[in-house]
Amino acid sequence: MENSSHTLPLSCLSPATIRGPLPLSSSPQHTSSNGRISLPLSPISFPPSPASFSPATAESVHSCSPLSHFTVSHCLEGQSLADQDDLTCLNWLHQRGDLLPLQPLTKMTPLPQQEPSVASQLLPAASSKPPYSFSSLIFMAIEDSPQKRLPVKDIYEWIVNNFPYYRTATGGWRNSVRHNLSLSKSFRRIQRDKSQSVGKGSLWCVCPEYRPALLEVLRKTHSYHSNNSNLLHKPAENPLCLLTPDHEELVTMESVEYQQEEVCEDMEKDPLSDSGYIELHYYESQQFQYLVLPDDTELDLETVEILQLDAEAQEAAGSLLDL
DNA sequence: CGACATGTAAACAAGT
DNA sequence: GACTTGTTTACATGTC
Repeated sequence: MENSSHTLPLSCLSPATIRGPLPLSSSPQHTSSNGRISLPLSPISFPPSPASFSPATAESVHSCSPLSHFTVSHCLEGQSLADQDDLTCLNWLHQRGDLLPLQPLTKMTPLPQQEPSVASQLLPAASSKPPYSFSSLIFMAIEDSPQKRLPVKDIYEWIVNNFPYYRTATGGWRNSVRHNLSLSKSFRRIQRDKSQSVGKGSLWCVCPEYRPALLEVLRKTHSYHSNNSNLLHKPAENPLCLLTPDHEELVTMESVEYQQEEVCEDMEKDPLSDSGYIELHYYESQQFQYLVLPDDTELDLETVEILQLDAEAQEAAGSLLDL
């Protein structure tokens, strides 16, 4: 088969953008002959499976609210490019699994589909308390909603669905969520549309002016736990780490023969290219995964850093796994 | 050491 | 009346 299944186009919208050199660290970096920049990126955490895709999710991405949104349209074996465009788009929560404590995964490991409840039963490790503050959890929940607003009940539900710890935690955390919503300036209460109102209570949204701060907290938490967690154990030592609460978003990546110029030939076909989206690609070469972005890429710092953190953490995990 | 952020518990009111 | 939602207060803990 062609290697399109390993050339995963990403789309990235970043109204708040930076120009110029990307803040790449010591990771191997390539600049191809066509002027595109590439940085190492492990595919471990994405793309998500079609099952995790919903039109509402795509809508949320295409009607992006301010700040960095990171969307992923993934190529799957046997799918046409047109299919890809209609496939999974996740916003910057692209890697919700990555917002969870990073879990090491063996490269190219097929991941079984399991109901979250089953996964949580199998995963005492995943049931440890998440490192994220309630503000971050609420932020993620709201950001992951199609309308960028949620009732308290749905915030609970999102947290429970994404963080198994809270499935079994006592009810006090709900109080904390409500306490946080009320107390934090980051969140704003919106009256429901009475005509369409189903259920009680208000909707909650993120105040745009506090989004950067919330994102920064999230990034720092993510960074800290990427670098300091005990997650870099071999799977053999910790088989449970093969699954994450969002493991269904993970895909198998087989090794491929890299053909350098093939990776970007479809860039112009990106239907989003005229709407502020930047198409990214990554490819696999030797032991590295490379994210390929156009030379004139406008990419906000948070997104780049998150990508880098993922790459570095997963690279480290991968190197340990190779031992 | 103090300020601040965060987590938790509790009380209470209002709405469903 | 039971439950949920939202607000507020109080206190403990950890970080800067």
